[in-house]
Amino acid sequence: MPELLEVEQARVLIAERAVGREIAAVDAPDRWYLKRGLTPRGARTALPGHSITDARRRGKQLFLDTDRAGPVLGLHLGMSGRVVIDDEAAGDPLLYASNRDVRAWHRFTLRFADGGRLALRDPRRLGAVELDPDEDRLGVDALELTLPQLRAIVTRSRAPTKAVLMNQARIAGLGNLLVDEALWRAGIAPDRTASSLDAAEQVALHRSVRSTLRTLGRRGGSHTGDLIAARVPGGACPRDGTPLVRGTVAGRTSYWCPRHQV
DNA sequence: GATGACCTGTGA
DNA sequence: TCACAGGTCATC
Repeated sequence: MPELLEVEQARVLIAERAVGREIAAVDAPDRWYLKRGLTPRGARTALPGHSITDARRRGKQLFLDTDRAGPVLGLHLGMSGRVVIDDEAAGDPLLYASNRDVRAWHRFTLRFADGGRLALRDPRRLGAVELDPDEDRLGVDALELTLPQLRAIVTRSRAPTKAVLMNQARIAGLGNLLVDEALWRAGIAPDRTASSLDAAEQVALHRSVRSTLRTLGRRGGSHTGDLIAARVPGGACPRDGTPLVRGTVAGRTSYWCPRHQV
């Protein structure tokens, strides 16, 4: 699923509905889903008895703080993950992923002392759960990205601009759809070498990242961009009607306008 | 850095 | 049956 906007929706849901509740038990039926040495037994040992005190996010990574010196619970939604609290999901509908609620897709569940629960539902199992994640492996959150930061990042990379924007160690939170939308808004082709952007293009890109996050956030998610409807083979640029180009950049399917994105 | 691997569901 | 999917990681 989920790029920054959907993860933020999940964070808000957790903040509103799970913070302050005490964890009574943990269901971790999928050992493969637990990362960095975490085991089902380890999760059952570390979490029950603690209450959730805060829900934080950096890029696409969620951090749930717990009280009384409990661990930080790291949740990642992968490609198809959703946070479900008391059977209510955040961030729907999800494109390219099933929105059905199948109990077998609940890869990790916190059962609260009050009888409710928080589950991570993930058909494709590409998400992850870990304890005390390293928060510094991620770069600046895309919502906080300043122009000087963006300038420094693009200047020293000869990778395609799209690859730089998607590199979570540099800028955290942007995924395939948001990046295509931001590049389209900025008039920059995804395969442009990042270091080749001039000062005006750097400004345009910074603005477009901000406007993309703000606008699509208001509309309800990464799938609400102007480019999304045209994101099909044979689609036309919503701005000038030019047939879009479809290609692979930075290993991901990309769409862009060959006329106004240069 | 580009590529393939990871895993599973959906729709043509 | 095949191609494809809003992510990340190891490997060449």
